[in-house]
Amino acid sequence: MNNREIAETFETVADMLAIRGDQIHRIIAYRRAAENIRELNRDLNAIMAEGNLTSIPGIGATLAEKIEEMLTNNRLAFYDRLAEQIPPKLVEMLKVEGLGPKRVKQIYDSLGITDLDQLSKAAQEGGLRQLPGMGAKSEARIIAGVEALVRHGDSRTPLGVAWPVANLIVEQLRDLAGVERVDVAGSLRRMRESIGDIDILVAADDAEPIMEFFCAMENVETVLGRGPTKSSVNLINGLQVDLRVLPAARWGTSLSYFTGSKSHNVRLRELAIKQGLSLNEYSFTPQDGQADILCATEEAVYETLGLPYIPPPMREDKGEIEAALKGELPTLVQMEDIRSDLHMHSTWSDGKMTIKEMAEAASRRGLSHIVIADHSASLGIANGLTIERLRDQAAEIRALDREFGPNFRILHGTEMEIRANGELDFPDEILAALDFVIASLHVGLRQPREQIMERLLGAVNNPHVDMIAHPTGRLIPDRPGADVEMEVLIQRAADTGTILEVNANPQRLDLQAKDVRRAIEIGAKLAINTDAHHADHFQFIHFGVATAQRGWATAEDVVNTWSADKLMAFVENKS
DNA sequence: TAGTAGTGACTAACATTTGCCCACAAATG
Repeated sequence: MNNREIAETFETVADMLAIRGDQIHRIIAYRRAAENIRELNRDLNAIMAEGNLTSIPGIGATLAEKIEEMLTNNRLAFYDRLAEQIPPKLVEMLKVEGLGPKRVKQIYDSLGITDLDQLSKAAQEGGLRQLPGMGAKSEARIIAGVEALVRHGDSRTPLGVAWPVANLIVEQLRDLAGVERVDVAGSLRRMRESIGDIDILVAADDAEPIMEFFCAMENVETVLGRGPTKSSVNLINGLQVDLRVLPAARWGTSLSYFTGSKSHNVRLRELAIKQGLSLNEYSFTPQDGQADILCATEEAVYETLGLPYIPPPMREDKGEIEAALKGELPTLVQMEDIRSDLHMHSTWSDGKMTIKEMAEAASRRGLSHIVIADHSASLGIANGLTIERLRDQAAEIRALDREFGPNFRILHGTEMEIRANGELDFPDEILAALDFVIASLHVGLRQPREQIMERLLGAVNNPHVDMIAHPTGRLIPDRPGADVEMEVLIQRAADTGTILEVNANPQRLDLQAKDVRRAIEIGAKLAINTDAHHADHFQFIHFGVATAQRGWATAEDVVNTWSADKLMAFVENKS
């Protein structure tokens, strides 16, 4: 079994334990283990070989033994035993909106129902209302819940899809009378690569008309709930949107609460308790009966806890609280720090605009230099450049560069194919003439790990290759990406001075945040690029910056914050 | 179950809203 399968097994075990009614801490332990394994940059086999499994956070002797069992036997006896009591299919039922572990257990124990089909049928026949606490309305909810699950699945929505939907709603709410502030919260504000639902927070004294408008928006399919401060709806496209309305004087505590993450919130509330305060979305409440402390800003919330402000992309309880307590929070790279885009295409290959049009658009956005990096010959589908066309392109770029003057530089690069057999598309003497050489994988992504790594490391080890673009080649949510041994790639990139890209296209976000963080720890340099095929794509940059921020990147870590001269000096140094 | 303290025992995840049935489960971050 691989890392992903082992994490999934632990996750299922946690769900099964929850249905069985086990102690909450045991369940949490399995969930934590699953999450930490998902975040791992290394293969569990390698860690086991070093005898270091318990060095993974949340893995103690017991779980280490279970991981070892799965790695060697491809199965887990504990899981099999548990499955005799709690059929693993029951876990599917937890995904039905309105069903939790207690109800699932009750339905299984009393009716013997083990899957969604039986559940839906029993609900339709009125067989669930005999259970205590269940009635006709619960049955209807369950029928709708199963239907929604079958129709839309339980998949999360890519950031790039949710972002415009959320902003459209925000714009509409902003125009309503009595609305003082509107903001996106939740995982969307933290800029996770995929989101479960859209959370929107409104500051207003009178919530009622806002709820009224929200639940009646034209793209609302069903209203899941509507109360005085909180409403939830499902949109026609299957996305769930939650709205909370609170007074502006409580904006800081409510935005902090609604932004999360859940585990970050729990940590904040624990810190509050240690200081004799109870923290909720409305205020801090001193336990000794003194007056509530209201926070109009998030800064005030963190200040009350004795912490510096923690930016939303970091709020995942991945060490940011500890760093804040020690005063060691990094200063994250910001949009304003970005001076260049080192990966874009033109009509020379599969881009939709000419080099000049791309350059003009980039210049208008305030960039100081760009790299034109069209595809190379073997990517025929993208009209990749032969050596001859590359030379012709060089002439055009040099002329345009002169035309734009000293304040905006157009550098000549390539996005060179790393072929399936590991060969590079251009020989060294051609690469030597280019300003910036990008190498990337587009074909043979399903090769075994050894082959993928041989190809990637071959490129990294070439002294002319300056950057690896979208290192895994994943596409969210369709394609998982190549089986890259990230630890090895990052280490070699750091050793050779090869830049790793954080591709800002929301379908890619590759490197992903956890790999960004590891790259920074190891000391590899990063570039945030849009991979634009049209000037409209330049706006993707903020997704890339957010991903870098989620990986704790500072301006120092990101070469796009450098001048063209500093960048050129850096790549010339590679050997 | 992990982590810690210390070799067997203890502690550890907060605080709320809503729906639906009549006290609680589920869902939200």
